[in-house]
Amino acid sequence: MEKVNLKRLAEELNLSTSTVSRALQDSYQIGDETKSRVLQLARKLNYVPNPHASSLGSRRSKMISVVIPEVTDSYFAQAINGIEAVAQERGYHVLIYLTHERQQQEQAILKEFQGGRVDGVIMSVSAETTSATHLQELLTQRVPLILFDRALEHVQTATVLTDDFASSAQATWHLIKRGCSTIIFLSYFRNLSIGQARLAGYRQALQDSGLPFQPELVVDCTHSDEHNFQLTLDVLQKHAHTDGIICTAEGLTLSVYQACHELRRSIPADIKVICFSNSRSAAILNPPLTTVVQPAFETGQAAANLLFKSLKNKSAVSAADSQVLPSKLVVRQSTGG
Amino acid sequence: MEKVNLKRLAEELNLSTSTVSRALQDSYQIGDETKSRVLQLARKLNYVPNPHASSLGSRRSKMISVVIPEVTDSYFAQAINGIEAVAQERGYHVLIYLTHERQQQEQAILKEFQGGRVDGVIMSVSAETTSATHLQELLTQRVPLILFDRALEHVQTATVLTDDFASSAQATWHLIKRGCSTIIFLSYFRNLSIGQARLAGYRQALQDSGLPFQPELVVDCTHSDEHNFQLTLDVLQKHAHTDGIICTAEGLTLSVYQACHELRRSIPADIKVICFSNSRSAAILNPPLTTVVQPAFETGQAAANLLFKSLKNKSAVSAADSQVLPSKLVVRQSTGG
DNA sequence: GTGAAAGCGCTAACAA
DNA sequence: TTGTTAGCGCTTTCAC
Repeated sequence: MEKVNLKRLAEELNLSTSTVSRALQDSYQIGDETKSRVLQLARKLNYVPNPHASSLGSRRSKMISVVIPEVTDSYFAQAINGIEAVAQERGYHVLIYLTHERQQQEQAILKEFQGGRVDGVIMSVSAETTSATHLQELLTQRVPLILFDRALEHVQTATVLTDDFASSAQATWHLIKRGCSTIIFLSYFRNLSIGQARLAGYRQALQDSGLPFQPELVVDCTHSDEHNFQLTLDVLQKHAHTDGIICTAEGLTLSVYQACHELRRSIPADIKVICFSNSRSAAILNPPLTTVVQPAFETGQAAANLLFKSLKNKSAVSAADSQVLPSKLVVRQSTGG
Repeated sequence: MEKVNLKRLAEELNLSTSTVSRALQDSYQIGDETKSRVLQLARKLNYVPNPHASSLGSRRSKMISVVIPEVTDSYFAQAINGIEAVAQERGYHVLIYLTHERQQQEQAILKEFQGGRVDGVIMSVSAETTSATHLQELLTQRVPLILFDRALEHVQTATVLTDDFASSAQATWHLIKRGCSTIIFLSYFRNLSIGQARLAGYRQALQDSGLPFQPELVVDCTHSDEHNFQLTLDVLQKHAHTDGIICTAEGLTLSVYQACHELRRSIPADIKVICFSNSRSAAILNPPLTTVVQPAFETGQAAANLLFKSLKNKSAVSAADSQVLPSKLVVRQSTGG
């Protein structure tokens, strides 16, 4: 069984390869009859085009990449779904890269994209990332880049974020209204603007309600569960009056619940807890967890749409196209119901 | 700034493109001095190879694909981590495709791989899949394929599974020993061997313990939460004596907990619940959930290793290389602690 | 140890 | 509407 490629199709049909190529792309230049002859034979011979040749020839890979810190996180998994839905519709393929929250990985990954591997990149920056030069370089090479959820300042491109400041303030207010006055803030990525925005929202709410801001209550967590658990234990022990916790990353939930449990601090009687989390199981935790739910799927969709818009127009993505989608607070018993 | 490619490097170094190409591949044929000159210039000019040209020329894409039903599931997310870890190490790139449990999608996706897009495929079959012809076709085209977790019978390739029969039997026994005698079995993919194995394990345990097998207690769930919730409610209401539930998919946990809650059936006092789940939050559910935890990361690793072994040897993957990794039962309070 | 040259399979001007 | 003809950038046999 000889391999079937464009040439083979062209020969069997007594057409040129370019005609066949165009017919398969449904080009307006080709007559209907020819098109259907081509399509028919292609189907009959089970022709599948070689994407590498196509990418090389056209300088468009029909692939986009998604660069994220991790995939075992409801938010990112849901965002992938949103991106994939759009990509699928447009006939694009999705390469996924995990940085595991490491800047170095991120740099290495982006570097590769300079070779034309993908037509565009959708990315959420690692918690560790401080420099933006690898992003800048990509943009210099005219590779469209959309940032979502975790952006980096001073990068001239579009972002799709959620209203971090407002939702963090809202979360804080929620605790305050429930009677909390000593609120621990578990921070996850303080170097990123998202981390700063959430912290700022927290501070603003404290200030607006006349509560003091106590820096010792802000804890920088890491990517290690073990470590975060310990950190949480420590801060809870040091501040016996703690009556509220805001946890800015889904992955910290387990540590927080376990730390409270270990210290026999009852949620919500002793301590009220609220987490930024997209996990569906929040509703059945013990106690059910009050969450700030981010629009993950929609953010993925929006990011992908922005990217495809740029690909279509062959124009650089503009920071002016950036979007902010609202998160929502879902109140459950961990804050008193 | 002119674009930098092999030719450009070759010109600047007064070498042929083939020499440069080999030098960059660290070929043994090239002298050390030449190599270092090439590498140095490549670095200086920030050379990034074009992967499409490379794939086309070498007929190896250095990409593998992972085809899974969904990504918002701890098991699959963790499996991706395992695969990615191995791929990364070997310098391979990972394309992710989601079937959303639809056979038709799965077929369309696999079809594309016949064009040489990827060097190999790692896949977990959709719940809906009944036919294996799309897999067979891929194998016919000599594209290595490894199946994990959810395999299809009669496909001549390697699989990496867990001991579904045994772990399901163990789970059932666990409930029986805790005093359950009317145990609902929430099935998720009865057409797949994994579903059959789990069901068989359940039946075996019932039989060994002298309990009757009641077909009405086996419920075929779907991919709709709403629907599954309703199904669970229904079966619980119809069988008021129910005192145990085995839930064979992580995604069903929420429905089960909510259904029990809605019907005021206390877990574990009235009903004991056990789920196949890799979710980390099992430990902090209300009540903490007894789980059958599958070796997700390890399965991903093993599948990837098998694939790379086959790629290295340019040999077809043999069903004889299949592996079975053990799951483990983690007992928590949902079954009485 | 290095080079010449022929592809890989498809796309896209430019012609006709 | 269709064909001709150059590539796209890299790999790889075969020669030297």
